[in-house]
Amino acid sequence: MSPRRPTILDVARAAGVSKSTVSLVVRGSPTVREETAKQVRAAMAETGYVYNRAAANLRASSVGLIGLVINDLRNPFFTEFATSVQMALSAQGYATVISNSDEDGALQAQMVGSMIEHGVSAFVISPAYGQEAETFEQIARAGIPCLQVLRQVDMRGDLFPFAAFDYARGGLLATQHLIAQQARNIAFVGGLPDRAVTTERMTGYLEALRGTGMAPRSFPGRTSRAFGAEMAALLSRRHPEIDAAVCFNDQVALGMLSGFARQGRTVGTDFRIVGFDDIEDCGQVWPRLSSVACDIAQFGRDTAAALLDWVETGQHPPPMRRAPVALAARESSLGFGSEGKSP
Amino acid sequence: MSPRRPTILDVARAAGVSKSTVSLVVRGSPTVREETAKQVRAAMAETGYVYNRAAANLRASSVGLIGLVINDLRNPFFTEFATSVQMALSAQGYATVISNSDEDGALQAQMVGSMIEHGVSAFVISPAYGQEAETFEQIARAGIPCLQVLRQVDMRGDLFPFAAFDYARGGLLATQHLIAQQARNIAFVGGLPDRAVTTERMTGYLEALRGTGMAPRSFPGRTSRAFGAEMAALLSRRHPEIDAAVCFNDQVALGMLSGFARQGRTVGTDFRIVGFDDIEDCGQVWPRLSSVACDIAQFGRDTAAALLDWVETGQHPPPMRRAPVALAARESSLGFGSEGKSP
DNA sequence: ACTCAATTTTGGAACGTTCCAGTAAGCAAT
DNA sequence: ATTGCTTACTGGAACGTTCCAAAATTGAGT
Repeated sequence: MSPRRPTILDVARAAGVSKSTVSLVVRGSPTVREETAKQVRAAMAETGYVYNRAAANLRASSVGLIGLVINDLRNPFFTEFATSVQMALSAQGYATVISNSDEDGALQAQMVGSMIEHGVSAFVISPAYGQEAETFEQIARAGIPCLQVLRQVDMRGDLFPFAAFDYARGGLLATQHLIAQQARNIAFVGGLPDRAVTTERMTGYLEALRGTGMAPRSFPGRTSRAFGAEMAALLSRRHPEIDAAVCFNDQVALGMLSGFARQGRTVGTDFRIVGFDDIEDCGQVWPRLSSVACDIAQFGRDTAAALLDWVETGQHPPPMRRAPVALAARESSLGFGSEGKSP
Repeated sequence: MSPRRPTILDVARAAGVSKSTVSLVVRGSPTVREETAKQVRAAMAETGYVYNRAAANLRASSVGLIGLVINDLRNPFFTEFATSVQMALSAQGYATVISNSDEDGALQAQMVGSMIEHGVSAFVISPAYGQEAETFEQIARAGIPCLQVLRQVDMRGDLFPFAAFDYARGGLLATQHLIAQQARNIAFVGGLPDRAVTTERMTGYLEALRGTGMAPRSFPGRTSRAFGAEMAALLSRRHPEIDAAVCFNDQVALGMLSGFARQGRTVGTDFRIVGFDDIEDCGQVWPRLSSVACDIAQFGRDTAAALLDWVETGQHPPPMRRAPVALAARESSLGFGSEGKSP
């Protein structure tokens, strides 16, 4: 099938120039005369040349490959993020190796190892819990730039910059909104206990409650739809006085929504719910789900830009500002009279 | 930061053997004596050696990198597939470069080009429509194995093997089930018109209808939730006689579900719906959505296995059998009296 | 001790680029 | 004509592996 792929040398011969010139043309150097470049490009087309990055890397040691490790790629929030990062990197000529660690720390460490071998120039990691030490040590040892996003794991010295949304403010906005909607007894539902992501969101929730005379009611646990559905059943049965919930994320909130639907309770009037992340589904279900909007696509683009800056300049980036969040209020908290978005 | 990464040569020196021996150890060759291997491994640990795949590739020309190009990575069905393939490949020591073409043929061609440069050993593509010619020609020209999955684009000679589920049978099962549930007027809703994926599903629908005296009613269009919601409104308003729908996919079906919920109509009694793909959400909404179950995780693993077989043996694989589908009947078609799965 | 085969190890030549220190060509000012 | 300066091109040496043919070692059978 293959009579040997043509190399830069074959192209050079066909174009009547040296291999170095071809190399310059390939990389779009401005120092080569346009006329020459044109000939070279013609020769490339004629010979059916394809650039061999492996060889280029070997010499130049920079692969144009970025590693993206995500703890749960099935969650639409992370999918959206991964997609956005991948597309932004792709636009800059970088390819993205994506891995789903599936919340398995050991798997994560293994994948990171494999990516290092492949010579990725940088990492973006939304880490799984467990095995953090090994994972991050490998990266640090190899001296590869790495951005930790969305989730932070406990580390003795924060080796790597961390970027995320302003989770505390999100919790605050959601809770204040429910208070404004006359909710008298607001629970916080879902999220893995004792994780920074959970406690931050809860901090905002507690802050909003302070001084209102309402007692906080936290029900941490998991982060899935199934958990949300279970909690809807549990709250109805055991805590009928609770009339609103700030959920850890949209998965939990959507789960609660269908849990209540199953019981015949109407969310938006009987019970008010606000989710977190504002994934696309929020606007597609009925009642539509209010949520703390995180512009994850923009966040992905920013992440990609910051990372490439680091890779290309070699400058460790400044600590990043928490990305802003906003409340998207919909029927699940407003009821069915009015519509719209509050600040 | 980097006082030069240690190479195979440094390891060889530290272990007191030749570089060739180290190379053999790295690749786990059985021809090297265990005692020697042990020394070499110790030396590797001591020097902090990391394998440089770029160099290995250059010489051996095989990168251990598989390209996965998906038309819509935000759709959970495809996410699940991508995840499954990636994890299966990862278990075999291959890394996966994932790209989302976002239904953009030009983007797809560009991404495929970039992956070829990166030296991927094979492709798995669920193609976007448009630019097929360029995309597949590039791959054919480079002589890279490629599996086309889930969707097929029109090609003069089917250059690449195609694997998918038995869509026609899925359409048949769904429609027969609705007939058994006493539906009298069944529509087929969603799917891009004139695409093989759509027409196959519709073929099964038409076949089930044949001889029942029911007239087929097709409403192709798009594949999104938003489209499903629109259609729920449209059907209620303009075609009140229709009392059931086979949907192109679960996205459309879930959209219809919330569209009807918004109108206050009860799906499962007033109107019966069956989706297609059986994504996780089907069991998480209320009423739970009946769907044609495609074991996408298994399909992903099979795809990975077939592809690796092709890559490693060099044997063009036999044409693949359509993967089986089954009906998962839930409240959206059964109503609320009974529960369970029919064959 | 000696032969022969099997096992284990080895040094040098690739692989296809980029980098670097040039050479050659062109042109303006002396 | 010579000099200097810029612009356009070039040939050889790297990069870190794997491949290969051959060398060294081992060990069993005489």
